[in-house]
Amino acid sequence: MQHLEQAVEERLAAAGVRLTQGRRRAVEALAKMRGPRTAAEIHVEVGNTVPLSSLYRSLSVLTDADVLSAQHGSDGVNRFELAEWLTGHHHHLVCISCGTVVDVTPTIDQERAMAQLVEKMADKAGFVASGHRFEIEGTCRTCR
Amino acid sequence: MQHLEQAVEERLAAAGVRLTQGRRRAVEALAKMRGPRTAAEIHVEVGNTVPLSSLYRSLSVLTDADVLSAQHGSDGVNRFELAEWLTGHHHHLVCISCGTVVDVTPTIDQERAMAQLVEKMADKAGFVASGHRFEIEGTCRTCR
DNA sequence: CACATAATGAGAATGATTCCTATTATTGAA
DNA sequence: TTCAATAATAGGAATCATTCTCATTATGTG
Repeated sequence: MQHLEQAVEERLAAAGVRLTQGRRRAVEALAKMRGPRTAAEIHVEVGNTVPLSSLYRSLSVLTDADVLSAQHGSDGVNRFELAEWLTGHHHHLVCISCGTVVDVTPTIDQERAMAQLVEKMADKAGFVASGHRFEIEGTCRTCR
Repeated sequence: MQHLEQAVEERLAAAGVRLTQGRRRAVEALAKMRGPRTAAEIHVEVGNTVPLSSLYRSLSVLTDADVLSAQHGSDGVNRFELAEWLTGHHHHLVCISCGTVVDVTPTIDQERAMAQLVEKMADKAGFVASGHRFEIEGTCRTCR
Protein backbone atom coordinates (compact mmCIF):
# COMPACT_ATOMS: atom_id res chain seq x y z
CA MET A 1 0.00 0.00 0.00
CA GLN A 2 2.85 2.41 -0.73
CA HIS A 3 0.57 4.30 -3.00
CA LEU A 4 -2.08 4.90 -0.35
CA GLU A 5 0.41 6.00 2.22
CA GLN A 6 2.07 8.45 -0.07
CA ALA A 7 -1.21 9.92 -1.23
CA VAL A 8 -2.33 10.33 2.35
CA GLU A 9 0.92 11.90 3.40
CA GLU A 10 0.72 14.44 0.64
CA ARG A 11 -2.81 15.30 1.46
CA LEU A 12 -2.00 15.77 5.11
CA ALA A 13 1.01 17.90 4.26
CA ALA A 14 -1.26 20.10 2.18
CA ALA A 15 -3.49 20.42 5.22
CA GLY A 16 -0.49 21.27 7.35
CA VAL A 17 -0.54 18.23 9.61
CA ARG A 18 1.80 15.29 10.04
CA LEU A 19 1.29 11.68 9.23
CA THR A 20 2.05 10.31 12.65
CA GLN A 21 2.01 6.72 13.77
CA GLY A 22 -1.44 6.91 15.29
CA ARG A 23 -2.88 8.45 12.15
CA ARG A 24 -1.11 5.99 9.93
CA ARG A 25 -2.51 3.11 11.93
CA ALA A 26 -6.04 4.43 11.64
CA VAL A 27 -5.71 4.78 7.88
CA GLU A 28 -4.19 1.33 7.49
CA ALA A 29 -6.88 -0.24 9.62
CA LEU A 30 -9.59 1.37 7.53
CA ALA A 31 -7.90 0.32 4.30
CA LYS A 32 -7.84 -3.22 5.59
CA MET A 33 -11.41 -3.23 6.87
CA ARG A 34 -13.18 -1.79 3.82
CA GLY A 35 -16.39 0.11 4.34
CA PRO A 36 -17.51 2.36 7.18
CA ARG A 37 -16.28 1.44 10.63
CA THR A 38 -16.80 2.87 14.08
CA ALA A 39 -14.07 4.30 16.25
CA ALA A 40 -14.47 1.32 18.56
CA GLU A 41 -14.00 -1.13 15.70
CA ILE A 42 -10.91 0.66 14.51
CA HIS A 43 -9.65 0.72 18.06
CA VAL A 44 -9.84 -3.05 18.15
CA GLU A 45 -8.34 -3.42 14.70
CA VAL A 46 -5.24 -1.49 15.72
CA GLY A 47 -4.93 -3.76 18.74
CA ASN A 48 -5.67 -1.06 21.30
CA THR A 49 -2.29 0.46 20.58
CA VAL A 50 -3.94 3.84 20.28
CA PRO A 51 -6.04 5.18 23.14
CA LEU A 52 -9.61 5.94 22.20
CA SER A 53 -9.30 9.63 22.86
CA SER A 54 -6.28 9.87 20.59
CA LEU A 55 -7.98 7.75 17.98
CA TYR A 56 -10.98 10.04 17.95
CA ARG A 57 -8.68 12.97 17.52
CA SER A 58 -6.88 11.27 14.66
CA LEU A 59 -10.14 10.42 12.95
CA SER A 60 -11.24 13.99 13.27
CA VAL A 61 -8.00 15.35 11.84
CA LEU A 62 -8.07 12.85 8.99
CA THR A 63 -11.67 13.71 8.23
CA ASP A 64 -10.96 17.43 8.21
CA ALA A 65 -8.09 16.77 5.82
CA ASP A 66 -10.48 14.82 3.64
CA VAL A 67 -8.51 11.61 3.93
CA LEU A 68 -11.53 10.00 5.57
CA SER A 69 -15.20 10.64 5.31
CA ALA A 70 -17.49 10.34 8.28
CA GLN A 71 -21.00 9.07 8.40
CA HIS A 72 -23.64 9.14 11.00
CA GLY A 73 -25.21 5.79 11.83
CA SER A 74 -28.83 5.19 12.60
CA ASP A 75 -27.63 3.69 15.87
CA GLY A 76 -26.09 6.97 16.90
CA VAL A 77 -22.56 5.86 16.21
CA ASN A 78 -20.30 7.46 13.64
CA ARG A 79 -18.49 5.44 11.06
CA PHE A 80 -15.42 6.36 9.09
CA GLU A 81 -14.02 5.20 5.80
CA LEU A 82 -11.38 6.25 3.31
CA ALA A 83 -12.51 9.25 1.28
CA GLU A 84 -13.83 8.61 -2.17
CA TRP A 85 -10.84 10.09 -3.96
CA LEU A 86 -8.87 7.18 -2.47
CA THR A 87 -11.36 4.39 -2.98
CA GLY A 88 -13.55 5.61 -5.85
CA HIS A 89 -17.08 6.90 -5.72
CA HIS A 90 -19.57 4.47 -4.23
CA HIS A 91 -22.74 4.09 -2.26
CA HIS A 92 -23.88 1.93 0.62
CA LEU A 93 -26.12 -1.04 1.06
CA VAL A 94 -27.24 -1.52 4.63
CA CYS A 95 -28.65 -4.82 5.82
CA ILE A 96 -31.66 -4.10 8.00
CA SER A 97 -31.23 -7.42 9.70
CA CYS A 98 -27.58 -7.62 10.72
CA GLY A 99 -26.48 -4.05 10.14
CA THR A 100 -23.67 -4.90 7.76
CA VAL A 101 -22.73 -2.12 5.39
CA VAL A 102 -21.41 -2.96 1.95
CA ASP A 103 -19.99 -0.64 -0.69
CA VAL A 104 -21.43 -0.65 -4.19
CA THR A 105 -19.82 1.17 -7.03
CA PRO A 106 -22.31 2.41 -9.59
CA THR A 107 -21.62 1.97 -13.28
CA ILE A 108 -21.01 5.04 -15.36
CA ASP A 109 -24.56 4.93 -16.62
CA GLN A 110 -26.00 4.51 -13.18
CA GLU A 111 -23.99 7.40 -11.87
CA ARG A 112 -25.05 9.54 -14.79
CA ALA A 113 -28.69 8.78 -14.07
CA MET A 114 -28.14 9.60 -10.43
CA ALA A 115 -26.47 12.90 -11.23
CA GLN A 116 -29.41 13.81 -13.41
CA LEU A 117 -31.85 13.13 -10.60
CA VAL A 118 -29.76 15.16 -8.20
CA GLU A 119 -29.78 18.13 -10.54
CA LYS A 120 -33.48 18.11 -11.13
CA MET A 121 -34.50 17.64 -7.54
CA ALA A 122 -32.09 20.25 -6.22
CA ASP A 123 -33.30 22.66 -8.83
CA LYS A 124 -36.86 22.26 -7.81
CA ALA A 125 -36.01 23.39 -4.29
CA GLY A 126 -33.70 26.18 -5.33
CA PHE A 127 -30.58 24.40 -4.14
CA VAL A 128 -27.22 24.21 -5.81
CA ALA A 129 -26.24 20.59 -5.36
CA SER A 130 -22.71 19.74 -4.34
CA GLY A 131 -22.98 16.08 -3.48
CA HIS A 132 -25.31 13.26 -2.72
CA ARG A 133 -25.67 10.26 -0.50
CA PHE A 134 -27.57 7.25 -1.65
CA GLU A 135 -28.23 4.44 0.75
CA ILE A 136 -30.10 1.29 -0.04
CA GLU A 137 -31.69 -0.67 2.74
CA GLY A 138 -32.31 -4.35 2.28
CA THR A 139 -31.47 -7.83 3.36
CA CYS A 140 -28.07 -9.29 2.68
CA ARG A 141 -27.45 -12.73 1.27
CA THR A 142 -26.67 -14.38 4.57
CA CYS A 143 -29.67 -12.91 6.36
CA ARG A 144 -32.10 -13.90 3.66
CA MET B 1 -56.01 17.60 11.18
CA GLN B 2 -58.77 15.19 12.06
CA HIS B 3 -57.59 12.96 9.33
CA LEU B 4 -54.06 12.71 10.64
CA GLU B 5 -55.16 12.04 14.17
CA GLN B 6 -57.53 9.32 13.18
CA ALA B 7 -54.97 7.66 10.95
CA VAL B 8 -52.43 7.74 13.73
CA GLU B 9 -54.85 6.40 16.27
CA GLU B 10 -55.73 3.48 14.07
CA ARG B 11 -52.13 2.68 13.42
CA LEU B 12 -51.32 2.78 17.11
CA ALA B 13 -54.29 0.60 17.93
CA ALA B 14 -53.02 -1.92 15.40
CA ALA B 15 -49.70 -1.85 17.21
CA GLY B 16 -51.47 -2.33 20.52
CA VAL B 17 -50.62 1.01 22.12
CA ARG B 18 -52.69 4.02 23.07
CA LEU B 19 -52.70 7.48 21.62
CA THR B 20 -52.01 9.36 24.81
CA GLN B 21 -51.70 13.08 25.25
CA GLY B 22 -47.93 13.06 25.20
CA ARG B 23 -47.87 11.04 22.00
CA ARG B 24 -50.54 13.17 20.41
CA ARG B 25 -48.55 16.28 21.18
CA ALA B 26 -45.42 14.87 19.62
CA VAL B 27 -47.27 13.97 16.44
CA GLU B 28 -48.98 17.36 16.24
CA ALA B 29 -45.72 19.17 16.79
CA LEU B 30 -44.09 17.22 13.99
CA ALA B 31 -47.02 17.81 11.68
CA LYS B 32 -46.70 21.51 12.33
CA MET B 33 -42.92 21.62 11.98
CA ARG B 34 -42.54 19.74 8.69
CA GLY B 35 -39.32 17.91 8.07
CA PRO B 36 -37.00 16.06 10.44
CA ARG B 37 -36.69 17.50 13.93
CA THR B 38 -34.70 16.58 17.00
CA ALA B 39 -36.19 15.53 20.31
CA ALA B 40 -34.99 18.80 21.79
CA GLU B 41 -36.73 20.81 19.08
CA ILE B 42 -39.96 18.93 19.59
CA HIS B 43 -39.60 19.41 23.30
CA VAL B 44 -39.56 23.16 22.77
CA GLU B 45 -42.41 23.04 20.25
CA VAL B 46 -44.68 21.34 22.76
CA GLY B 47 -43.78 24.02 25.27
CA ASN B 48 -41.90 21.73 27.62
CA THR B 49 -45.19 20.19 28.63
CA VAL B 50 -43.69 16.75 28.15
CA PRO B 51 -40.50 15.82 30.00
CA LEU B 52 -37.62 14.86 27.75
CA SER B 53 -37.49 11.31 29.01
CA SER B 54 -41.17 10.81 28.28
CA LEU B 55 -40.81 12.49 24.92
CA TYR B 56 -38.01 10.15 23.97
CA ARG B 57 -40.14 7.22 24.97
CA SER B 58 -43.05 8.51 22.94
CA LEU B 59 -40.87 9.06 19.90
CA SER B 60 -39.58 5.56 20.23
CA VAL B 61 -43.04 4.06 20.52
CA LEU B 62 -44.29 6.10 17.58
CA THR B 63 -41.33 5.08 15.49
CA ASP B 64 -41.81 1.42 16.31
CA ALA B 65 -45.44 1.76 15.30
CA ASP B 66 -44.30 3.34 12.04
CA VAL B 67 -46.11 6.58 12.68
CA LEU B 68 -42.76 8.35 12.65
CA SER B 69 -39.51 7.63 10.92
CA ALA B 70 -36.19 8.33 12.56
CA GLN B 71 -33.03 9.57 10.99
CA HIS B 72 -29.55 9.83 12.20
CA GLY B 73 -27.91 13.22 11.83
CA SER B 74 -24.31 13.85 10.90
CA ASP B 75 -24.08 15.81 14.12
CA GLY B 76 -24.91 12.74 16.17
CA VAL B 77 -28.46 13.82 16.90
CA ASN B 78 -31.51 11.90 15.78
CA ARG B 79 -34.33 13.57 13.96
CA PHE B 80 -37.90 12.41 13.62
CA GLU B 81 -40.62 13.10 11.10
CA LEU B 82 -44.00 11.74 10.16
CA ALA B 83 -43.72 8.47 8.30
CA GLU B 84 -44.00 8.55 4.55
CA TRP B 85 -47.41 6.88 4.43
CA LEU B 86 -48.69 10.02 6.18
CA THR B 87 -46.79 12.66 4.26
CA GLY B 88 -45.97 11.00 0.95
CA HIS B 89 -42.67 9.63 -0.24
CA HIS B 90 -39.91 12.20 -0.36
CA HIS B 91 -36.21 12.80 -0.03
CA HIS B 92 -34.07 15.39 1.69
CA LEU B 93 -31.99 18.30 0.60
CA VAL B 94 -29.49 19.34 3.23
CA CYS B 95 -27.86 22.76 3.13
CA ILE B 96 -24.17 22.34 3.92
CA SER B 97 -24.00 25.91 5.05
CA CYS B 98 -26.89 26.41 7.44
CA GLY B 99 -28.00 22.83 8.02
CA THR B 100 -31.57 23.34 6.95
CA VAL B 101 -33.29 20.23 5.72
CA VAL B 102 -35.97 20.51 3.06
CA ASP B 103 -38.25 17.81 1.73
CA VAL B 104 -38.42 17.17 -2.00
CA THR B 105 -41.01 14.96 -3.54
CA PRO B 106 -39.77 13.20 -6.67
CA THR B 107 -41.96 13.03 -9.75
CA ILE B 108 -43.28 9.67 -10.81
CA ASP B 109 -40.60 9.44 -13.47
CA GLN B 110 -37.86 10.37 -11.09
CA GLU B 111 -39.02 7.85 -8.57
CA ARG B 112 -39.20 5.20 -11.24
CA ALA B 113 -35.63 5.95 -12.28
CA MET B 114 -34.55 5.79 -8.66
CA ALA B 115 -36.27 2.47 -8.10
CA GLN B 116 -34.50 1.07 -11.11
CA LEU B 117 -31.13 2.14 -9.76
CA VAL B 118 -31.93 0.65 -6.39
CA GLU B 119 -32.80 -2.67 -7.96
CA LYS B 120 -29.69 -2.92 -10.05
CA MET B 121 -27.30 -1.89 -7.38
CA ALA B 122 -28.82 -4.11 -4.72
CA ASP B 123 -28.74 -6.99 -7.12
CA LYS B 124 -25.08 -6.56 -7.79
CA ALA B 125 -24.34 -7.03 -4.10
CA GLY B 126 -26.78 -9.87 -3.57
CA PHE B 127 -29.16 -7.79 -1.50
CA VAL B 128 -32.93 -7.76 -1.61
CA ALA B 129 -33.76 -4.07 -1.44
CA SER B 130 -36.56 -2.91 0.79
CA GLY B 131 -36.08 0.82 0.78
CA HIS B 132 -33.74 3.64 0.02
CA ARG B 133 -32.60 6.95 1.33
CA PHE B 134 -31.47 9.66 -1.01
CA GLU B 135 -29.98 12.78 0.36
CA ILE B 136 -28.73 15.69 -1.67
CA GLU B 137 -26.21 18.05 -0.17
CA GLY B 138 -25.99 21.54 -1.48
CA THR B 139 -26.46 25.20 -0.76
CA CYS B 140 -29.90 26.63 -0.22
CA ARG B 141 -31.19 29.80 -1.81
CA THR B 142 -30.59 32.03 1.16
CA CYS B 143 -27.06 30.77 1.76
CA ARG B 144 -26.02 31.23 -1.83
C1' DC C 1 21.61 21.45 20.29
C1' DA C 2 17.46 24.27 21.73
C1' DC C 3 13.16 26.11 20.89
C1' DA C 4 8.60 26.51 19.21
C1' DT C 5 5.04 23.86 17.89
C1' DA C 6 2.45 19.58 16.99
C1' DA C 7 0.74 15.44 18.86
C1' DT C 8 -0.29 12.20 22.43
C1' DG C 9 -2.25 10.02 26.79
C1' DA C 10 -5.14 9.74 30.55
C1' DG C 11 -8.88 10.93 32.51
C1' DA C 12 -12.60 14.29 33.29
C1' DA C 13 -16.53 16.44 31.18
C1' DT C 14 -20.44 16.69 27.93
C1' DG C 15 -24.59 15.73 25.73
C1' DA C 16 -27.95 12.79 23.69
C1' DT C 17 -30.41 8.96 24.85
C1' DT C 18 -31.98 5.13 27.71
C1' DC C 19 -33.12 2.92 31.94
C1' DC C 20 -35.28 2.49 36.55
C1' DT C 21 -38.81 2.91 39.84
C1' DA C 22 -42.49 4.89 42.06
C1' DT C 23 -46.75 7.11 40.83
C1' DT C 24 -50.76 7.98 37.98
C1' DA C 25 -54.05 7.02 34.33
C1' DT C 26 -56.85 3.88 31.67
C1' DT C 27 -59.44 -0.12 30.47
C1' DG C 28 -62.23 -4.17 31.10
C1' DA C 29 -64.79 -7.06 34.18
C1' DA C 30 -67.93 -7.71 37.89
C1' DT D 1 -69.70 2.56 39.28
C1' DT D 2 -65.75 0.24 41.45
C1' DC D 3 -61.76 -2.76 41.48
C1' DA D 4 -58.00 -4.96 39.65
C1' DA D 5 -54.72 -5.39 36.04
C1' DT D 6 -52.15 -3.13 32.89
C1' DA D 7 -50.24 0.87 30.30
C1' DA D 8 -48.04 5.16 30.56
C1' DT D 9 -45.70 8.98 32.77
C1' DA D 10 -42.34 11.82 35.56
C1' DG D 11 -38.14 12.49 37.32
C1' DG D 12 -33.84 11.36 38.05
C1' DA D 13 -29.95 8.23 37.65
C1' DA D 14 -27.19 5.72 34.45
C1' DT D 15 -25.01 4.83 29.83
C1' DC D 16 -22.35 5.45 25.99
C1' DA D 17 -20.12 7.80 22.25
C1' DT D 18 -17.56 11.64 21.76
C1' DT D 19 -14.98 15.85 23.07
C1' DC D 20 -12.12 18.49 25.99
C1' DT D 21 -8.25 19.62 29.20
C1' DC D 22 -3.81 19.75 30.37
C1' DA D 23 0.45 17.87 31.43
C1' DT D 24 3.92 15.27 28.90
C1' DT D 25 6.41 13.83 24.81
C1' DA D 26 7.89 14.00 20.07
C1' DT D 27 9.27 16.53 15.90
C1' DG D 28 11.06 19.84 12.60
C1' DT D 29 13.72 24.04 12.12
C1' DG D 30 17.07 27.60 12.91
